[in-house]
Amino acid sequence: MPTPTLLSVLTERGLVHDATPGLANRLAQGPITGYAGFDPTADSLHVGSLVPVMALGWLQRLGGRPIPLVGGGTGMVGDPSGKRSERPMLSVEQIDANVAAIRRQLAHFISFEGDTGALLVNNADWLRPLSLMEFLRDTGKHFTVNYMLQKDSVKSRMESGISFTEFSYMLVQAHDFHHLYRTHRCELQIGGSDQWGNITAGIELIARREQTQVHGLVCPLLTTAGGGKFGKSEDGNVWLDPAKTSPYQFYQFWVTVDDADVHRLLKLFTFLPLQEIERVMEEQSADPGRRAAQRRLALDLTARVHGEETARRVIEASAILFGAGDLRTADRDTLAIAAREVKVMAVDGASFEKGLPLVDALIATGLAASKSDARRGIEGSGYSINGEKVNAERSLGPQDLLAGKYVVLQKGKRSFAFVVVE
RNA sequence: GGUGGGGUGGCCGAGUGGCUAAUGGCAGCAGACUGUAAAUCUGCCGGGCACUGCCCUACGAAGGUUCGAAUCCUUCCCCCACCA
Repeated sequence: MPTPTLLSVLTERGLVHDATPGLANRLAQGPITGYAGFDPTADSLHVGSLVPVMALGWLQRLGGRPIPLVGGGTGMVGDPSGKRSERPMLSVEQIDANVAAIRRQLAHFISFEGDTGALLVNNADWLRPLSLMEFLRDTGKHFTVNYMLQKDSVKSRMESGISFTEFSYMLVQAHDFHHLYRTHRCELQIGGSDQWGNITAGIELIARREQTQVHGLVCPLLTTAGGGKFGKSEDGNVWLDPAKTSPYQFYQFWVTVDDADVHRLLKLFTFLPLQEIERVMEEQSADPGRRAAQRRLALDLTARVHGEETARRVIEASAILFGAGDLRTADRDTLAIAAREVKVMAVDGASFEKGLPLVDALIATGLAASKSDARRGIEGSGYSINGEKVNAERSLGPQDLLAGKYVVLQKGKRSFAFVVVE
């Protein structure tokens, strides 16, 4: 049995949507250096951008060198593949700060140490000084417009119109690949399946300029079993940055994934051996209600991104909030643990005595967007106080306190917030 | 450049003078069922408030006609189809 190659591992994991034919042979020769691009317009990765990160992670685990590339240069251009929203132009300082933040997050998935340590590059470093004439001569010359028009990303826009800038995007990306080939002997580009056209353009460029065959691999675009977008929660993207998505919310995102998705997600987003995943799935099908698979997935990712300690904390808080026990009988310490992980509104004892309108508390804790929203929610019996449904508007007072200090507010089944009297 | 068609709420898509904050579907939120699942059924779903009601904003943009306009007129912008 030959050692597993990157391609076979990624295929088993469901991380391969397509790959260039020569890749398998090349991988049989030994480990490879590969890159994948990330958007530096935010100071954090989100779970949607994790797919190529996982692919780079496997590449490194199998002996290769990963190169995460942030698109500080291309970010200003706008890729016509997929969405066509204009990208904001960021300052150099902003991009640098974002790159540093993203690097810290990547470090949880790939190592920056050692012989095959990851190398973080920013294409702004070589794209910004690049002159137009140089670009046209070295890159533009190798492509015919006919070739470019064949690409789906362009073809699909021929009717509705495409700017020259976006039309040129694939050449810029090809230029990146070539640059990384020259400077780091990078022979593989990994991306989302919408990147196929751009990746093959780069392969084409390198073939012409270097007479060398390099390779491409694209991952599937993630959707939920229901066909929805993956990685979005109620409040938008699920970020890795704890300031944007709290570790508790992050954990909850994974623990609530559909049964239909969880097997696929375990393979996609953990480095657990397949054997182990199968074992978890057996447990899951034996008693789906216990959500063993979701818990495993959530634990693995939360611990990886936020650390073991934090993971333990949010699991404990989740157990308190969603456990079988009645919150009303919980002791002060237990409530304090849960209160640390969810949105809290602090009030002083004196003003609480006078009564705190529920509606105001819901707004302050983010459980409602406005008074109207809060009232609509109350009418639809969407809120609970200390686990008991609220049927009409009212004020909170000392009689609502648990352990003399807390009021647990709840929207629906899974959104919690606390009022803490100090 | 010519002719014809079109731009409606997060998306799709009805509506051609008042009963229209605008049918319907999707997405979203909530309720029932359950397992913090799926499916199903039910309610909400432009926004705000002093909420049996009131006030803003809205049908590409700006003006106009009218007691009253998403609906009619004028100009402008954008898209699509066919022709050149």
